[in-house]
Amino acid sequence: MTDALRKKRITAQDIALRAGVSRSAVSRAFTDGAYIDPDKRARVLQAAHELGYRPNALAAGLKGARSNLVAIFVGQMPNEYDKEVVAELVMGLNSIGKWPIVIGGTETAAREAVSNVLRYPLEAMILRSGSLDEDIVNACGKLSIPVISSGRVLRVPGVDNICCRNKEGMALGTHLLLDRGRRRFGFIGGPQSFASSNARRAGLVETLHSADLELLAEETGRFTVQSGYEAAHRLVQAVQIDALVCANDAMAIGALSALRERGRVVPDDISVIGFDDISMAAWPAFALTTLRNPIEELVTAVLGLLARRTIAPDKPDETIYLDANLVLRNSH
Amino acid sequence: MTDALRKKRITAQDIALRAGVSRSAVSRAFTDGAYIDPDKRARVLQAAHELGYRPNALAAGLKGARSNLVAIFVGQMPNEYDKEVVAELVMGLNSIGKWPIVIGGTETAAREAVSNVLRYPLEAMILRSGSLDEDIVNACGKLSIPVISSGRVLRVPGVDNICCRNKEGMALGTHLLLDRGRRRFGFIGGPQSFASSNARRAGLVETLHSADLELLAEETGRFTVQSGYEAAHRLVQAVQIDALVCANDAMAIGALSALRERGRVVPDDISVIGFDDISMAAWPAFALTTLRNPIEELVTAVLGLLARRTIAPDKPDETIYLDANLVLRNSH
DNA sequence: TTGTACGCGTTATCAT
DNA sequence: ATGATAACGCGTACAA
Repeated sequence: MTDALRKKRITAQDIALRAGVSRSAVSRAFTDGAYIDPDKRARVLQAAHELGYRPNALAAGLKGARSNLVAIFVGQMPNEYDKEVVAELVMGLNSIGKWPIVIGGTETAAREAVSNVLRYPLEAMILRSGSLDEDIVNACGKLSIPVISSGRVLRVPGVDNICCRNKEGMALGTHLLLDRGRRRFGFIGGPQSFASSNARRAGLVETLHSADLELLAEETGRFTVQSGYEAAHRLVQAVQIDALVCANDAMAIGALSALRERGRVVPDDISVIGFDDISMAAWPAFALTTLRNPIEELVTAVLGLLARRTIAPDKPDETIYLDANLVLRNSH
Repeated sequence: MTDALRKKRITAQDIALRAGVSRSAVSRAFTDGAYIDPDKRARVLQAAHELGYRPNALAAGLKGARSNLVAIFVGQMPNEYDKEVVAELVMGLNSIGKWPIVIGGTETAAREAVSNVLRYPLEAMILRSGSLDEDIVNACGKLSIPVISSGRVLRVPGVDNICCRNKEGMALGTHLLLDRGRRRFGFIGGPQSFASSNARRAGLVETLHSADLELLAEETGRFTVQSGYEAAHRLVQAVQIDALVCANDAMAIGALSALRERGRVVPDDISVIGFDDISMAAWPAFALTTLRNPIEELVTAVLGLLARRTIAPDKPDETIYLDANLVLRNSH
């Protein structure tokens, strides 16, 4: 009924008719390196152009060709860094002719979404998420869909990983503050369940220990600006510190506002550093010194893994580690 | 060769074998309301679960079912607002079982990407962009793919539009500043080619005229924080103003920093308003008074248009206008 | 170089 | 309620 109304898509058959050739010829006209008379190919392409025809990728995919479909699972895209990562991933995948299907949303909604998107013969599932990872990996495993996890290392056979050297990065930042003469450190972390936050904290604490120092105070936020703002207020109220290390930039940005409200001058009275180097960290209002969680390298790594996994579906898992570099601005 | 290595996906045939039923029965087990013995359905679903089978959406799509694939074209996702819109669109589409294929990138890359993605039988193309719109609309028209343009009204037959009442919104903001006693207005706009910037400027200028006032100075930015920062520096240097109206929040945020550097106190000395209400506008560092360019309503409208267009592919075009509401914070 | 014929995995139709 | 069979649109092996 509705299908009767919907205009049917132009098919190769229509073009064949129009151009006065066989249907195979139409297919060949669209296949690079196929044996076909150049004139005939031109006629076909002309007809195709007039009717607005393009080969139906679904039908082609059925036969066994690449589907070129890749899913990106991002949970709720809660923080700015994830949004930036997704944007770059999308553009990177586009540039190599892959089509990213983006999936986000709340836990329950996303669970069903993932289950349903697996009806498509995906070439890969790119994970940028948290709690649902296990279920997704299992389901993808059964369907032989390669999984690439970014930002969190999943020790599952067949899963490739890309991860930032969080601990080493934060150690770098801590050394910077120590060199500058800071001795009284506070930390604002993310939820305990996030491995990245724990690793960053470890980088801080271990570096402090090696300098015979202890962390004087810490608070937990939710990786958001608001939570960093609140945590910083609580933290500064409790203890006198001269260095505030945050598990990500968003919380550091919130902390900057809290410190300002309390009359603490950054960087004269107190140093603040974050992690990620989101675009807002460079805004004039913040000029946040931070550790760059390199998005371009992340995307390059994902594309590389995708390519290698495509060539050799049964290749051993890889885990790629990315260096976090110090970005010096005006908050340290 | 590589195809030989790739494990084949489980098919309905495999499940039929395993469950000892016909292939048709497998299909029916996955079709709501199909005539099938409940026990048999249970057996089939059990077998499917064990083998990790799900119906292949490509094959189903071939037969004429909905593809559930929707493309979102976003250009380069340059500003924060667009990123937020895309994130919400993605989640909205997910929630109704649609799969958004996101396309971004530079002009030339995107042109080819769009052309290629049209090989898929898309249910709709959602535009969030600028310059390529015409080409895309033409190509989609030939393929009978509905186009929904958001943020920019395309007067093309068959294209549905959703647009914010930019002029009226900015008039609202201008009235607020007039009521507060501001009389010396400056404006930072976006590139001339953006209709939204022009409409917002018109809302400002016309409201000023109705109060027998003129715009004292204006500068052009690129909708970015940095460009707003620079524009504000230039503008404030040139003319003494007590109200700075910006075509979007990002530029307003940049302007806030410039004003601070010049010792102008917001909102005591000078008022600043933006447009969009991006999430950063609410950050404690800015507390920007602005006009909300309503994303939730935008998404709802897109989903509604999509649904109506699906039911009636030949329905008349619609153009939906969304109100921009004033969000009062501390910069006015 | 060309056309014919087959298969991809599914759903819809048709008898049964 | 069920199973066989015919599409769906494409790429390609094969025969010409």
